[in-house]
Amino acid sequence: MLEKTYTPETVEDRRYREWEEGGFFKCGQNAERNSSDETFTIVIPPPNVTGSLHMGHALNNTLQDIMIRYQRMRGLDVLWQPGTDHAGIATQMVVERQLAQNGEPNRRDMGREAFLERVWKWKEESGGTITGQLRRLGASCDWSRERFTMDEGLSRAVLKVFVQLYKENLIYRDKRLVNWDPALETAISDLEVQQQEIQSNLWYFRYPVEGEDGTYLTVATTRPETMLGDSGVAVHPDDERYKHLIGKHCILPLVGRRIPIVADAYADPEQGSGAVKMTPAHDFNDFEVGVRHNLEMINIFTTTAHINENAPEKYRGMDRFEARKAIVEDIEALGLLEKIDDHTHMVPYGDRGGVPIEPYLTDQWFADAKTLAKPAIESVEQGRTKFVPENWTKTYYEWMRNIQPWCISRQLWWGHQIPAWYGPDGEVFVEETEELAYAEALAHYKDKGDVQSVEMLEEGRGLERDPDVLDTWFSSALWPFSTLGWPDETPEVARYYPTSVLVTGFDIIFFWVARMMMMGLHFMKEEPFHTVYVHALVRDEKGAKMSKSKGNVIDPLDLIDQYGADSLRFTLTAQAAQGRDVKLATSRVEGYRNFMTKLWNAARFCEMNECLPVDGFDPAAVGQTVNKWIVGETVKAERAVRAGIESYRFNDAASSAYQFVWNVFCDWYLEFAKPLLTGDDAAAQVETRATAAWVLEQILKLMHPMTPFITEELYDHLKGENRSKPLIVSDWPVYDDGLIDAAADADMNWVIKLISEIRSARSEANVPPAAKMDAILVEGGDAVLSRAKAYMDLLGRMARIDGISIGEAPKGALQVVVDEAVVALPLAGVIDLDAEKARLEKAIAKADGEITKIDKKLSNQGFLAKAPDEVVQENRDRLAEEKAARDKLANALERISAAL
RNA sequence: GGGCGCGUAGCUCAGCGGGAGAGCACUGCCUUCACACGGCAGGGGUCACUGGUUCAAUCCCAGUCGCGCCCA
Repeated sequence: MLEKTYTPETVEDRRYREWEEGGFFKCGQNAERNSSDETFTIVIPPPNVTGSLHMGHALNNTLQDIMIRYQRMRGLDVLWQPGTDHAGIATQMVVERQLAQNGEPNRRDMGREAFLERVWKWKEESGGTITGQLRRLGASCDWSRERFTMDEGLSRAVLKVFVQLYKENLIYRDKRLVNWDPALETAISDLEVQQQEIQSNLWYFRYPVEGEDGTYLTVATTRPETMLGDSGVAVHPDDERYKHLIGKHCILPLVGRRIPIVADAYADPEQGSGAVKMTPAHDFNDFEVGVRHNLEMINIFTTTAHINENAPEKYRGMDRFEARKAIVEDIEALGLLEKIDDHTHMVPYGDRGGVPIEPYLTDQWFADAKTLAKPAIESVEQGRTKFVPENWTKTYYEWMRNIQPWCISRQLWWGHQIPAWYGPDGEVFVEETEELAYAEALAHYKDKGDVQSVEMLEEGRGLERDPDVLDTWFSSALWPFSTLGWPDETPEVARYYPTSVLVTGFDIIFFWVARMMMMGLHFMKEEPFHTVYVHALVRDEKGAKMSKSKGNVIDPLDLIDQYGADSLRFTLTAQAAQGRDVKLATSRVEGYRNFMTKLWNAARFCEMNECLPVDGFDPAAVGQTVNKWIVGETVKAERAVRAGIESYRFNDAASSAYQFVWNVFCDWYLEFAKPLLTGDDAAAQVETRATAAWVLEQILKLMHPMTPFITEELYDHLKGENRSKPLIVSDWPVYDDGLIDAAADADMNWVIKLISEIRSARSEANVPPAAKMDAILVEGGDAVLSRAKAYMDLLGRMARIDGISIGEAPKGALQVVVDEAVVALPLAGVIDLDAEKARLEKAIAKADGEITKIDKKLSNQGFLAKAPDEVVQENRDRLAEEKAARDKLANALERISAAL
């Protein structure tokens, strides 16, 4: 016997273990059921190995799991490929912090090799907590295939890709400005840079013009310290104020350098003074101007953003903010500070290091993203990969068409070390192994006749590997095929690539989608996925982004503890409407927890009434109208849920299931079934038990992808001893359209309407709920009478009437109108006549309103001429109905008034 | 500045050319033999505003106002 409420904590771990240990998550296990040899594959967007489950993951993985479970039940060979990425910066930071806390030697003191050992140790002990958390969510990933971007196989894929792209000239080394994080001392991606609005100042400095005593050019800057690296001043070519100075020079104060005044449209006459100091080595825009005008690139910072030896001695060693202060003071002392304005502007911050990033001129490795992006753009243009919702294609195009060279090197230790070796003269050799690089180098220097280098190499010296590692996203870009075993020609690559759909939040379209598209197309010659489903962000209930600093983070694991994984999953699913963010309120989760309890109790009711599945039960063969009706409703519900899942309208799937379970099955069918289940008609009882069990079983199937735990638990109870296989691998139902019986529908809808009307009238007229009476059919005649008599059990139980016969409405009776029928309930003395009169008047007013509206429509010639026939007919029918109802209500009102 | 999106019941949101919906909250009644995490009934909306297209607009188009987010 089921308990009164569902307790997720006693079910979830146990069920999950059964699934996983039973091998039901494994790809290929479904193959014998699968006649069409169709596969369905999703690669998980690999979470960060240092990460833990947040709401975004919960939504993302719930939706993936719904598709995976649905397709698995449909009998497809399903692969949900899980794993994590090595998160270069984040992981290195975690371990460094740990070392500091333990008072152990820092990274540099312990050396690269020892440090990497520590990182691996950390990974084995504490990495990947998120995979355990995904299990708690119910994610049915094939854990036997779990991968990590630093795995041997995936690392091999990285090496191969790097070397091949290098040899195809799609990877190259270059000295360019990159986003430099001075806290972490590494280049970072422009996607890892967050712009923050900062209230600061605009400083106006006067730069003396060479050879013209007393003439100054005023420049405005937000970063005074960079003036130490100035190598020019730009003015707009059409700016009348400065035209005469173009071609002349300024003498850079404090430094004494002679710097040219150049004309460039980049200088905006409206901004600041209209003249802009140029620091090409420390600003992206200045860099461009510098290239155009051949300005010197003077790097004034160390890797930690302290002033270096390229600046006057006084400032060397100062940190950038100290230097700013000193320079402003010194400029002022020279009388060259014109003014300081308040100024709010955007300052780039590194999202990991948390300090402002520096545009910094260094040697880095770059991928030719522009070339790689071309086919990736075409794939979407030509519809081979499509975005859902479709409008994300715009974002994708926007970014891909303006893509910049991708800086792929990082000055870190944790990651895939770049397979490039430098010879004694700095010549670079890129190969998958040191041996190959060595051979290549030897051949090169022999060929060149460089005896000294050949000698060094032969002694095992002179070849040094590039110390840098690759951007984590370089390896994640290969994820859809590297996880399947590529570069080996594995059966998995052949079978599961390309994957079916990628599920992701829009915030990582650039990180994920774009890069996987580029790499997938280049190396596999085929898109990595046909569909990209972009879901929303999860926000707090007020719509603010969840963040630790705001303190509005809701931990999905807390919600799972409190309400169960299914409640959380269903909440997220029900709110996953396309194109709108999910605003999560716990009251919502609580509401869906109540829904889980409702389902539980429906099953409990079935259990108590011995509703057990009957082998060979044929839903087409039921005889009772209520059973015919619920079978048809089940078919409709399956259609709605299926359509929702298949069209990525998960909220529709959830609400269809919700409505069917609660508002159809529980509210009506189970109530209708009660007299049959407890009555003396043995045949009807047997049929109803079987039907109820069948419908419940269908419900468990339809809901399983969304709420796997409770459905599996109930399925187990329902099946009892005869259970052959668990719900997770049961067959998704396929129904015959013929199961929808129009006559049964019409009858049951009429019964529902009549019961609702009677209940409503009784309630509004303050009839005591317990009062029962005979009903009198005032209008409607024999046809209605026999229909009502056929369902007397239901009417009796749910509308509380004893019987029905044709007659006159007694004085002061309650009267309800349903279609052609007027039913009177003789309750003189019990009912509140004024309330009843008011009720009828209200109903008449409502009908009048409708009649006026429809009348207006039907008297419009344009409508009659141009609207589709069925719409016109529908309105005519409705008008007739409303008029008939209005007349009946008016009669009823007259009778009540007479009784007053 | 460019792009995307949103303004529908007190709150959170579906619906998106032909009868205004859900959940929560609220009110009244009901401890009825599945469920009070429940049942029954009910109140509550010029679908932001202004124009346009259409026989018909919450829905399509344009503009206005307000609010988000992304990119510069």
